[in-house]
Amino acid sequence: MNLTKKAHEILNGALASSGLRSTRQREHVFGVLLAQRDHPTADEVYVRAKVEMPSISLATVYNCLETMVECDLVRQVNFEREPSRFCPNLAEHAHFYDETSGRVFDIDLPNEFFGKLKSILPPQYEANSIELSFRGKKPGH
Amino acid sequence: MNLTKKAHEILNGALASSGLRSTRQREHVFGVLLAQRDHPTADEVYVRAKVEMPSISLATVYNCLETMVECDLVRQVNFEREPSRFCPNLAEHAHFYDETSGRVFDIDLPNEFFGKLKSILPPQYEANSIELSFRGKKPGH
DNA sequence: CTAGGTGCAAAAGGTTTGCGGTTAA
DNA sequence: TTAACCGCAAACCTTTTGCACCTAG
Repeated sequence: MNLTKKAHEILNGALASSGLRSTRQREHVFGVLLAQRDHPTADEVYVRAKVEMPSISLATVYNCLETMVECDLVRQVNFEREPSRFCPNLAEHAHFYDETSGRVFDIDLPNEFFGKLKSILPPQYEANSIELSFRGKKPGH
Repeated sequence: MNLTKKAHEILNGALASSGLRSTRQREHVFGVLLAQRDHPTADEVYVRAKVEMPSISLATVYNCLETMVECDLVRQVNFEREPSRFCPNLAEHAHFYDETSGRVFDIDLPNEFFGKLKSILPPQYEANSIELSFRGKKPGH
């Protein structure tokens, strides 16, 4: 669960530029997210984080995740009747919720796609984030 | 809060074709949604519904809303850290969450837009619903 | 008549908060 | 050194559930 040097720099840079500290818990939670990019819930992150850091608490996991969402290091993804999921993929992308397995998949977007989506907004509307999500079946599993 | 004849037929038709009953509470909740299309939360629907039907319970409001969502009469819309909101607009459209006021606005889409969105999915992925939502500021209020 | 729906209250589930102790800078 | 952060447990808020009563078909 150790961060690569690059991930370490990204995390600390983002924290520092928000005036926040780097802590063992924040680094570890970030590492957990990077290690397995399957859109875990906060509770799943907690379970994984405890493997190498048994003393970490659920509240701290929530706090770390919230901090990272606010630093734009992590995206929080919501589906109906589901707890929030967390995604360290910073590239513009959409999500697909597979109703069969309950799993969430990243969907890559054509270049500048979010920019095109923004163009459907009426004048005066200024979007600073866009969420595009599909729900359905992904056959073949 | 009385339903128009047309709304009445739409509701009863949808219920009937799902093998469900028409009840006073379901009609009333549907009427509340149609009367003020501002994406109320379940609790807001409850407050409004009680004005003319003081005996209705919150659990029943939740049940009615869930029923209508399952009959495709109502869309359930979710934003981060917000309770679900309910929307009787059946046309394909997107949503805009105004961070200043906390209000949600419908965004009309160009023709066949959802169809175009579906085309970005990889083969094998079959979407049966799409959610496109923006979050940002809507100046001028 | 009776399956399905309602109202109530209690429980569940996810998330946040308050507080005393700990730690990064 | 000290403001920020952590761990814990309790609180919070939205949503669901169980059960006795009611009602639409």
